[in-house]
Amino acid sequence: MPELPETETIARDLHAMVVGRVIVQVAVTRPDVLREVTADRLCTTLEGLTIARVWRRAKLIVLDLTSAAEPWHLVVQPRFTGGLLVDDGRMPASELAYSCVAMRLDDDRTLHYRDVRRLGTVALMSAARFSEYSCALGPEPLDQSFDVVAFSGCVRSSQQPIKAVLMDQRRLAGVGNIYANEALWRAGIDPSREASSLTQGELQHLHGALREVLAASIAARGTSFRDYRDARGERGTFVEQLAAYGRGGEPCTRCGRRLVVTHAVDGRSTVFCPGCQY
DNA sequence: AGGGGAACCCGTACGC
DNA sequence: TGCGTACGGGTTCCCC
Repeated sequence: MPELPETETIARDLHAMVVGRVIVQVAVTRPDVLREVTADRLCTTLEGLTIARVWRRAKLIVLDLTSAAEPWHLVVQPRFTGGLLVDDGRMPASELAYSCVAMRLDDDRTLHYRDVRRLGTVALMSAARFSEYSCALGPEPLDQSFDVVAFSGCVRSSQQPIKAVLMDQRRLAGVGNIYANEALWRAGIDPSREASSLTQGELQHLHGALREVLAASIAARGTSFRDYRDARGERGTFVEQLAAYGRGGEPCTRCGRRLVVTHAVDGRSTVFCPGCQY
């Protein structure tokens, strides 16, 4: 569930909590979440590394890890139920039960990757591998350089529905089902429209709507729909400001028509207003 | 090349 | 009540 705003919230909080700490011991209890590394190699590599920075790229939480030798990136992809939580000794056993990777820090706290359904992943990447991986992802929609020209370049060549294009991580990083639905509602654009059919004016509206909804959600610490919790274990409040997602059957707050839910656009739950999105 | 579909995983909801 | 099953959801990988 965590998309760009939720991942950004986790990364910012976590940075403040653990920057400068050294990983002293690592235990992998659920090795099936690991990618690109074995449990043994993850443990031996991480031990002794300093957490230099925690930040976000797309929907990934990236821990920059440094030592006298080679730098590493621990790349966490929470998917639906994954999250990074810091245990200062008071974490309840019910939470610890879902810990997949536990990293003890030099102040005796433990940084857990916790994941109930374990569709999320934890990968260890060299600087070169991370660069290759990151380069395959599209641009960050909140970057200053991401203007309407850059946005148009990402979407206009595709014959896919505009909603699917917004969610395609190779074209645009960090946008998932919630914010694709919200941005299209705000811009008054039908999610099923072929991307290449959007006019210059529509692209301008959508570019603005997308950036606004992402920024507003970050300000509200993200959307907690079912499972998402931030690094402090708390919910985000942006769900109150959602106009489309999760509101199928309710009247549109702009025109009063009932919002429609369909799976016909991209196989995902799409919510839109037949009265004012076209 | 780009697109479609399966696999990954388990709590929750629902049917019998 | 208890068991079985369908479902969801983003990304990756395989195949066409």
